[in-house]
Amino acid sequence: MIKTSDEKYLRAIYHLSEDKNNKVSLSELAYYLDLKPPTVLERVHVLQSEKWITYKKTDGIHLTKTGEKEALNVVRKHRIWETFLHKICKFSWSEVHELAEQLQNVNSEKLIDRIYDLSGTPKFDPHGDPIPDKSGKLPVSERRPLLNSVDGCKCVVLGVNEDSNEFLNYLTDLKIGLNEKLIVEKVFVFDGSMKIKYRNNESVILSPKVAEKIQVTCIKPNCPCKN
Amino acid sequence: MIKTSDEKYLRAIYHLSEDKNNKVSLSELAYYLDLKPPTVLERVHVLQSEKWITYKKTDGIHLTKTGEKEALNVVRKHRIWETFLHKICKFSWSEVHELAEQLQNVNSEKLIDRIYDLSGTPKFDPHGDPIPDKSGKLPVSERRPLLNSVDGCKCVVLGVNEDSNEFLNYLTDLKIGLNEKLIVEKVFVFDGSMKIKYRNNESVILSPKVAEKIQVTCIKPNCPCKN
DNA sequence: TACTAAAATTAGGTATGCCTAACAATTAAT
DNA sequence: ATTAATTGTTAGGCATACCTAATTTTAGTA
Repeated sequence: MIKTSDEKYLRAIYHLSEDKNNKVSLSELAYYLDLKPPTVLERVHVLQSEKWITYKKTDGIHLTKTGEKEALNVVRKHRIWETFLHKICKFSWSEVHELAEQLQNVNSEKLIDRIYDLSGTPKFDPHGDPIPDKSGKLPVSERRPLLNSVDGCKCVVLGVNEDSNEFLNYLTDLKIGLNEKLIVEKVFVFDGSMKIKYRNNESVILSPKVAEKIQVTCIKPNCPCKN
Repeated sequence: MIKTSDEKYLRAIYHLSEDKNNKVSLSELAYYLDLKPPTVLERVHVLQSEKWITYKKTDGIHLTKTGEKEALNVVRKHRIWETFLHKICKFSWSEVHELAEQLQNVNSEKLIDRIYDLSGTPKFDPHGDPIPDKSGKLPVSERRPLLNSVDGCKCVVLGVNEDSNEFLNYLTDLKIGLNEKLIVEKVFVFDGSMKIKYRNNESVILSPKVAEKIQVTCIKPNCPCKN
């Protein structure tokens, strides 16, 4: 059985190796976890001795098969809590993450199952990220960055690529949330910023930096947007 | 602000001083928390220095005003989680306690509020114990031990006086649960045991020891049962 | 290649939360 | 009132999860 205190390590390693396919360094991990390298090194040795990860200075940190499965299970718990908090408890998008962090430590598969059912057995969490099933399989979606839209595209927000409070609060202010329908009125070619229409004909101009981080999927079939 | 790790102490002290009105000894507390006296002594010193409790060898442990308020808040959190787990997540009566123990550590008043609303703003938890309001006030109920019933009394189960798994499982086996309606067919005077009719005319004989620990309230007005 | 910057490691330290064993004080029982 | 049992206290230790400072290793660059 895995220790609660190991779970955040596995989740962190999972996320880091997802992004930068595979090579996770000690200091990266330390930075991500907001801990100092010696602390992390110590734990990494333990995790290695427990066969959750492999680690060689030159090669970085990798999840083993077992480790990845365990990590996916933690990810599952985390995302189910996030979904529950957002959909059922009506927490805003930006409040959800920190709370889920705490709740994910609660140790009861049965509870997760119930919470999952209560939330309507979703395939994606409120950020639009896929929820692994119990065996660790991830559902696939058609998500792509809003940035890749063409003029006139009608799409729906599936999630975001960044978790910082600054970003999430910005979206909350604009009232761009999960499942929000957006119409791309115009893409300005010179810098890629775009005018978006949404809600009751409100509109806003989003910078390419923002548009890159909003994940959407087209509503109309055969929409010509790039993936 | 109180530390999570202190909360279980305050809740324990609250429960112990509730039962035995007031004098809580070190070893009692240690036993209750399943810790050794030196461990508890250490923490008691800290809690005292933080003004949550007073402690003198001769006088035992007492909650201060602030301590009691904090304890009631922990009790509130705990009972709200228990209610949620039972009513909404369909956990059995006996599973609820341990999980609530873990969940009560999650630090978000807002979450408690939401969970409370989801559970239907109950005044009593699934054991029938009162849920303090935010200011620490306890609702009152007419609960009394089943043992005090007279022949023919029709009553409803509000809760129990004991938390041991043995006891809770026993009740679960009998299918005597919260809100179960019971008819007291006959009280046997020689030892106080009683024949109970419930559900679809099932009946069972309960020992006085058990009947003492089941908390009920009469359904018919002006029922002559003792309180 | 030699040098420097970055990353990893080692050594040693702190706080927390628990423990056992030994001793002291209090309470209860003969 | 003395003894025995219970309760409380002290001292010292262990594991965990962090830290800083100093050193070594690796990797990138002039």
